[in-house]
Amino acid sequence: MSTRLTKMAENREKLIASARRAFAQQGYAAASMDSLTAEAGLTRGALYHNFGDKRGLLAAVVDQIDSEMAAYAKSVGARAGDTWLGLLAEGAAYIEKALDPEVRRIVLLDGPSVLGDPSQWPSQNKCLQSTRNTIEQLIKDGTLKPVDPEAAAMLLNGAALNAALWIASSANPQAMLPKTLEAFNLLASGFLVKG
Amino acid sequence: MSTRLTKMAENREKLIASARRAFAQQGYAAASMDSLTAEAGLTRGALYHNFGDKRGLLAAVVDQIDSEMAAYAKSVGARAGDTWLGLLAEGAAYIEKALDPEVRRIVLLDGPSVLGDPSQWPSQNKCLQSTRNTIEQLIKDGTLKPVDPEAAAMLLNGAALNAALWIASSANPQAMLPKTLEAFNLLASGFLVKG
DNA sequence: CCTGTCACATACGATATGTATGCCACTTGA
DNA sequence: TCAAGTGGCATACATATCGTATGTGACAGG
Repeated sequence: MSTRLTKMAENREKLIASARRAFAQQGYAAASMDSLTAEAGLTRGALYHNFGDKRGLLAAVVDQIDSEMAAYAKSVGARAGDTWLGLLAEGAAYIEKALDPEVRRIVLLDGPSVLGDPSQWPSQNKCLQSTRNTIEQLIKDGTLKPVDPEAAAMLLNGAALNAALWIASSANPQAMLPKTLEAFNLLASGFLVKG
Repeated sequence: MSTRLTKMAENREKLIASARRAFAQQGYAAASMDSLTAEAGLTRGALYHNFGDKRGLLAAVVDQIDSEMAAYAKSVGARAGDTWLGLLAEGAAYIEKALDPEVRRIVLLDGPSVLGDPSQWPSQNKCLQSTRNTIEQLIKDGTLKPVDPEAAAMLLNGAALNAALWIASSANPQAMLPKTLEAFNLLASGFLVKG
């Protein structure tokens, strides 16, 4: 086994893990790269060599978190037999996952500011494509009205992520979650052929 | 007339205007306060005296832009005789206004990162309250299903603002706008008692 | 006319990012 | 096995920005 490459991969993982903690707790701007790397037992030299700059590091962290969210949402959606219910379940899963402070801070707040519009990220784009495919299938089924699949997927995803931000900063998140999910399902049902 | 206070107000406006340009063109993080204030014919001394810190300046800028958006949306909504159509028109107005690069960069991207969840901002809160009132009225009318008004208002606003980001970064914004508006209206109609 | 206050300017210190350079371990080829 | 070279990472430096602490000049009030 090539010791060289595996050690590099390990260091990359260490840096990403350390950055994930730091970005979540202090925010992207306030997180110091010296502290980051020191906590990982490395220096900024390793960081710049692996990720180019601070933005690159954030991109790697966002990609990791986003992939985890997408995988979870997909698994939840697949568990619901019905395709339409699966779409709703995916939305609900996204909302619940985004209630994690780490996700909110890194993916929803700092991510767009530093990396630009989320719909252009590779990870989110993958998720949007998946939702889009589901919607296209439901339109062919005759379940949904002939709406633009891309726009519909984007609206659902955007509403879900935004909802998580709102719930988390509300006075009583536990109470708001079910109400919000109900409203979200109602909203999505606007695409249905028959209410 | 008190020359003292009016001059201070003028300087505040000059700084906000200068910051608005700088934040829009370079982003919040990259915008230098020295350049900002120099362009306004002042120094950072004035800035810190008036706004406390860089965040305070951004808050003032965001509040100004947000107020302009809310006023425009409200006027558009009022012009539509029907309350329900007014709600849709307000949403459309928000989407269109958010297509302005200045709004996107400052309010949608940097704002949340620096100031936190938008639904907690005084300006956005005002807008949410307005939408919430409209929705409550429509529920009493029997036009809308008995959904939680706060959650519904938040979902509509979030979807609209997110849609603007998406449209702007799409390959052909002019073509995406009508499709998105159609999908948005369909989505909102999920709250209607009868489709 | 004199004095005090206040809005703003100036000077300073701390800290963070990005780059350029150097070093050492590991890989590679004979 | 050994020697040369590559490259991953550490170190040192230059630059720039924020926030604070202090100074100053003009306007307001008596």
